[in-house]
Amino acid sequence: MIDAAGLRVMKAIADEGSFTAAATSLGFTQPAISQMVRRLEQRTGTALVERLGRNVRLTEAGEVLARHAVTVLAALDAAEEEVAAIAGLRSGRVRLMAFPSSSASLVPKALALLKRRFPEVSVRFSEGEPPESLAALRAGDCDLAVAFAYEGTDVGRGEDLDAFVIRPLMEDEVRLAMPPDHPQAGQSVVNLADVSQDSWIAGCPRCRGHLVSLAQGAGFSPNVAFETEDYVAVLGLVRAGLGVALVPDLILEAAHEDGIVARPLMPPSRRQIHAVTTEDLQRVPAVAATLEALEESARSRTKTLVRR
Amino acid sequence: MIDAAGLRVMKAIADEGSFTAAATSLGFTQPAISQMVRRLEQRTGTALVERLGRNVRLTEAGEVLARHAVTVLAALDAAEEEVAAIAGLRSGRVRLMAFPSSSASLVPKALALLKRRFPEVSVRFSEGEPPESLAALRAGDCDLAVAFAYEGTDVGRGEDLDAFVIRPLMEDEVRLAMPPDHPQAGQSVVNLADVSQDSWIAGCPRCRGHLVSLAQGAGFSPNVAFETEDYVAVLGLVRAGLGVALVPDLILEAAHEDGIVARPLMPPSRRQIHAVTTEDLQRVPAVAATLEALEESARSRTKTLVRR
DNA sequence: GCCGATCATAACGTCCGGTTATCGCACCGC
DNA sequence: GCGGTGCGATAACCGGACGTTATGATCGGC
Repeated sequence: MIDAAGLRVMKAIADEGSFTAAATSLGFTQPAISQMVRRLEQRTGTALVERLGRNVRLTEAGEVLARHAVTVLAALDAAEEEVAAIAGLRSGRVRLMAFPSSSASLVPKALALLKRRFPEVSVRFSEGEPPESLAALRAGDCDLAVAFAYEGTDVGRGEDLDAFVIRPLMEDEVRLAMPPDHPQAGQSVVNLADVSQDSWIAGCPRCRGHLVSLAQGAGFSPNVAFETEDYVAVLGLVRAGLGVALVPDLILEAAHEDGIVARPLMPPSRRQIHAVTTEDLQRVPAVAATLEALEESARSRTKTLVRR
Repeated sequence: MIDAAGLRVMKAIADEGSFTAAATSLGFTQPAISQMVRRLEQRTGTALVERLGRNVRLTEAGEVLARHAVTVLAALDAAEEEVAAIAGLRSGRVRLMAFPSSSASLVPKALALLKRRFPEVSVRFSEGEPPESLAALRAGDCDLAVAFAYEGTDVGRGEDLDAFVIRPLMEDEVRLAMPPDHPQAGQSVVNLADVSQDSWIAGCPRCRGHLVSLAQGAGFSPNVAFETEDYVAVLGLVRAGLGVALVPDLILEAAHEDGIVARPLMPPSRRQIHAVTTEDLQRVPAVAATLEALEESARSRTKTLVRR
């Protein structure tokens, strides 16, 4: 029945003292004010202004509206400013979920970039392997996921991925990690068949799956001596000479490489790293900005890789 | 940019959990909500809802709007309720100004009526002779004036009375007041010429003007021995035998009449009592109600008069 | 695998709320 | 007094916001 525009008009009249002045102060023409007041008067059923000669003055009811206008307009402005801050990246929040090995360098670099550009945007970051992160995305508990897929597979297996927006970030080459005294340590590239008899250290379940699948391609079934989700432990075990392992470049870059030799495979194997979100969340500025920061972080890292 | 309707929609979505439910809760159809949200999203420049399968959930910005909606809508409701109370006579104020002799019975009776009907309406009452009350009305310091005019004259002399709304309330007959032992006390009506030699007690300036004018019509110039604004004093002086006076019925009714004889004049003289307000103020419910109460009070008093 | 529920979209109508143009009128200065 | 100036009211008009109905696309459950 009564709306913010009406209140704004009443307040302008109260402040300016005349319809004409109120009109110019609001950027309207005078008849607009005249009509607005008339509408308000017939809606409320009482006179709101008193025409005294050529001036107008508010009646009691008019004063009431003008008084409340301050409250309402302030609240409206506050709301508007708050969403404008979110839209303008002067505020806002993004919930990011990334798989563990990405948190070593890709994600921190991206978050540093984001923080530098938009210091007020707050990030809630948690780790999670692709299945969990996609589930969180679907459940609305997460805005943006960093996930990976080994070449030839999809990010979410079994998930209907067309509900998501998937942006490729970078490729991560998988290498064979071994102790320096390993027979293959001297080669520049390693053929998997040449290490078919070694003991293996396996990483996360999906990584183990990948290892098995690659080995199968090379005609053997790997002898997995140790299994751990923790890649620092994987490297430690390799360093201690307990076996060899397939380790993505991303991990090697972040960890100590002393006592480890890592060589590309022949044929090469890579995993694709993606940022995943939804159509809607992509339109949330903080999410878009984070996505962009991730892409930049990925690009800059690619250069580093090339330099290596 | 952002208005109450938008906030209402966001709040409904937050409360109901779906567009459809929000629509029915607001009495709209579902597409109306869809479009409203879309408009809001493109105005604010950020996603406000997240479509998850068949349900929707608010984004951070959406939550912000829904949260502020409570404040804004409450303030709007409060404003609306407050003017509705004024319009519905559950609140409000009327500033009444009446000439002194009306405050004896006409006005009190009207105010009692008003109070009985609309106990919450507050009345600010002050006394003032017509010139002042009309000036107050014009200055916006008063909403309703009770004024009088002797027959053949206007309420405001020199005032542009078409700026006002003038409603006749009642006629007030002017009588000659004299002590019981006065030679004319035995007559049922008195001819002014018969008291041309008496000493006169005059009331307010306008009343004195009326006396002079009436006497002039009867061919004499009155010998005014005393002059006072206070009609109680006038009657006292008459009672004490210091002269005769022209006294309106309204006064006689309110004062002690002991020791006084009051007789109609021949030809009769009356003053007209009016309620005066402005076009705008007439549309203020409290003013209209007071006006009506005055009219009823006047009507009931006329009956009393007739009975006398 | 179909069905029901939900949101999106298209096409459309209406009315709100602005505009321009003009009038009426109060005040003011000659 | 009498015209000019400024303000509010009114009329006519117009566009867009914001509803509607009808229909399509999808998700999720039985």
